[in-house]
Amino acid sequence: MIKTKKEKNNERSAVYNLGSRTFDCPIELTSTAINGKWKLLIIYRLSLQHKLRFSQLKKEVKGVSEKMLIQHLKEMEKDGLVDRIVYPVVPPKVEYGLTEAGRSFIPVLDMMRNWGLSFIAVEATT
Amino acid sequence: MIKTKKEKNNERSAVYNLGSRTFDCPIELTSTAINGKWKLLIIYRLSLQHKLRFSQLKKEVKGVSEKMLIQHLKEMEKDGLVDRIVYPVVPPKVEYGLTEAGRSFIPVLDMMRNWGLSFIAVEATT
DNA sequence: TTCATTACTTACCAAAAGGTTGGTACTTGC
DNA sequence: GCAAGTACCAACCTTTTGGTAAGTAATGAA
Repeated sequence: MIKTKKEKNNERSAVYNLGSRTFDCPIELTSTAINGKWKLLIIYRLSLQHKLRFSQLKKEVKGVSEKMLIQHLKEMEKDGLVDRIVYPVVPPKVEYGLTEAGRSFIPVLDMMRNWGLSFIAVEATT
Repeated sequence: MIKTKKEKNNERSAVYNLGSRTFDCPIELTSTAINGKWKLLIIYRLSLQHKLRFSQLKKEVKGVSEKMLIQHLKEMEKDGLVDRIVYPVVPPKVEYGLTEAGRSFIPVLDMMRNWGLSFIAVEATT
C-alpha cells in the first residue's frame, strides 16, 4: 500500500516505538537502535553464543571498554533487544542474551555481514 | 605485506576494503559505511529515484543541512557507493546515483526498514 | 546594475560519543 | 590482613559529529 503524502482524509501516519522512543520512519528506528560503535558486534556475539557473561562479552568484543560495553548493553536493554539476568552470588554473575526482538535482528545483521564480506580484498599470492 | 603473529601456519586473516579503508571484520566495514546521521536515508532516496540532483536530495532527506548532505555524499562517493555526475552548465547541475556496490546495499536496507516496520505502534481507535 | 539560481565552501560553535583512570561491594583463598 | 575476582559507577577529558550562518562562482534575467 502506497501512502501518499499529506493524507487527505482520516489516514494517520504510522509511528514506530523502540523502548520509550518514537519514530516516524522505520529506517530511523533501526538506525538509532544499532547506533553505537559496538552494538552490532555485541548483537553478533550474542547471536553466536546465546548467553554471555559481562566479562566474556568484554573478551569477545575486542577493543571495547567496560564503560562503553555497559552503556550499550543498558541502551539495548531499554530498547528491548537485550536481556539481563542477574545471579545473586558472590562474586557477581550477570548474563546477557538477546530478546525475541533482538533475535529478530539476526537475519538483518547476517545480511549486513554478508554485504561487508563482498568487499574482501584480493591478496596477491606472493 | 604485513602479517601479525596470530597466524601460525599459512592461515591468513581476510581483510575487507571500503574505499581506502581496511577492516578486519565485515560487520565493522558495513557499520562504518553507513555511519552518519543521514546516510541510510540518502541511500533510501537514491534507491527510490535512481538519480537525484543535490537540491532534490536536500528536499527528500528532510531536515538535512547542506553541509551534512555534501559531507555524506562525498564520503559515500569515496567509499564507492555513490556516483556523482556533473553537467557543465550554469547554474550548476549535479546528479547523484547509486553505484553497483551502492545498489547491492538496497536489499540490506530493505531488511533494516522491514525490521523497523515491525515496531509499529498500536494505536487506540478512539 | 542588481538579483536569482545552483552547488557547494568556510568558519565557528555546541553537543554527543567515546576513552582513561580510579573507585566500590562482597566474598573466598592464602 | 591482603590480594583476587566480578560487575559495575563516577569524573574527567578528547575526539567526533552535526548544526548555523555566511560567502563564492558563473551566467542570464529584470
